[in-house]
Amino acid sequence: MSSKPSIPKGTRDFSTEEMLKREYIFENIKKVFKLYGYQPIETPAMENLTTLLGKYGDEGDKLLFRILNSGDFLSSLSNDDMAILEYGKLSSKICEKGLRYDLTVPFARYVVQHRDEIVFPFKRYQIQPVWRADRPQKGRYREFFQCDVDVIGSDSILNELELIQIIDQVFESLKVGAQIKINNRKVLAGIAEFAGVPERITDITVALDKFEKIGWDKVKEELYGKGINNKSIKDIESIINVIRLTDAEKLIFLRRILLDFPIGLEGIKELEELFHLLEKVHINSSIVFDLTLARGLNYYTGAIIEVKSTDINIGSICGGGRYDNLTGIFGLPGVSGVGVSFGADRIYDVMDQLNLFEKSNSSSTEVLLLNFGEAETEYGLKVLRILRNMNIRAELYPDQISLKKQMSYANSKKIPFILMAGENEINNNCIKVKNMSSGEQKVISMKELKKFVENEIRQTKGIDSLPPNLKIL
RNA sequence: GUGGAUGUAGUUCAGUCGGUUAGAACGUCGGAUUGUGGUUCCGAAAGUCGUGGGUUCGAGCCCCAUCUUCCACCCCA
Repeated sequence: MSSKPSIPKGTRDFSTEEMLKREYIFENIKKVFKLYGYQPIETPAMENLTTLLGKYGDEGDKLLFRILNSGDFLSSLSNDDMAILEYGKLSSKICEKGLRYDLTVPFARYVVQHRDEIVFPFKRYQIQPVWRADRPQKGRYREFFQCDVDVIGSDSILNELELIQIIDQVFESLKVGAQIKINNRKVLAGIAEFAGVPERITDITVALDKFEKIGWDKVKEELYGKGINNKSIKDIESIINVIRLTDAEKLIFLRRILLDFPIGLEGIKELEELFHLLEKVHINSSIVFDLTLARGLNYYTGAIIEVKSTDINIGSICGGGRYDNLTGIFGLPGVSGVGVSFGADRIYDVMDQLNLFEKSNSSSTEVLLLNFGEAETEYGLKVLRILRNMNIRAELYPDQISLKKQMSYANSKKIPFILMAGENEINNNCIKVKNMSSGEQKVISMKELKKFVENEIRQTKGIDSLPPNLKIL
């Protein structure tokens, strides 16, 4: 007896219903990306490990899936190498490749590699799976899809504005309530300088990031535990107290506090400009300037953005920021980029829990033609062609079995209409139609079929699904 | 990576103190109805109790290991 087949921890199969819902999400996101002039690219699932290592911090390096070299991966090892018991060192000897951890770093690599073909500013979107060797939890998978949208080769804050508009429009089109949090790494750097410990910015931001969750006292403990002195902690506290103020007041306050710290001031300037621009456009989502927003990825240098669902607590559903020197690591300095990444799997979970999918699963068959046997099939195929030419999703039941079973197939697939063409109908050049939700059925002539489609089937479809270039025979 | 919970028909769950043949609902399949689904009625199939060891006369239940899922850290979409 063989054991049941299974898939690796943290990975999932997607059923047909799930895929329809997932595609709905991807389609909506893509539509918005294109609307703002972004174009798609794809990169390989695996990258050279040298491309990936060191880009996500120590923690990130641990979470990289490494791919064992093909063939006899031990043959190139010396006896000294064999004695290495530290996994990091050994794995770098026997693994040259790894699965990508996100889409931003491969994108930076892509930009550097194809710099001569690219027109800057380069606006690209990319929707592909990424892998992390994390311990799975709810809303946390080892394989999941990111939908990245980035613009590289432009310093303008207009790009930040555009990304926020995109975020807003994506979540509006999906009917997901979203709160957009904004901060700026330069402001955080300014705060670290103000506290007299500029080199501790990472520790400070990581601790501050937990402020909302664990409160100031615990954050203080963590800072203290990291070896940050009391005076610095006091300084940080004096700034963090501004969270009670409005966004505008926060900026005024910080501008005064950070007066002697050029980096911080620059961050304030960028935020002011962004908020000024945001006033000129219409945004549905709530936007907050959140001083405690840090984001772990250490390549961010300017704006940082994170989006949370206002209804379901599942961590961030979208996040990103500006990175000034990501391509520099690959040999192309001085190119700034900014982008965000939508977490399709978490957005799915949110929408699923809120039952936001009902309206969207209209992608399955709309008309089932019942199978009456070989003699009737020829007639049936003609009917199908007419329907499909009218852009109606139609199928013929492939086997000649009892009508009862064919209809219950339609029922379980939620097919709204059934057509029957048996001997009687064929002899009179007509067809019987049945509405599966009302149970109502009638015989119509073939000529009336077109009208039936227009009047009844179309009505059950949303306006959106009407094809732009409807071709009617 | 650290700590904790969980696993019983396809699904959601019962299963007493360790004691004979592990149950229910829903779903699935067949029939009532050979040109009519969704409702109704009748019937059936379905499980190596996650997996592998151990304790015991006897294990779904106790012990160990392992895997899965979930939760809290860490970190993150």
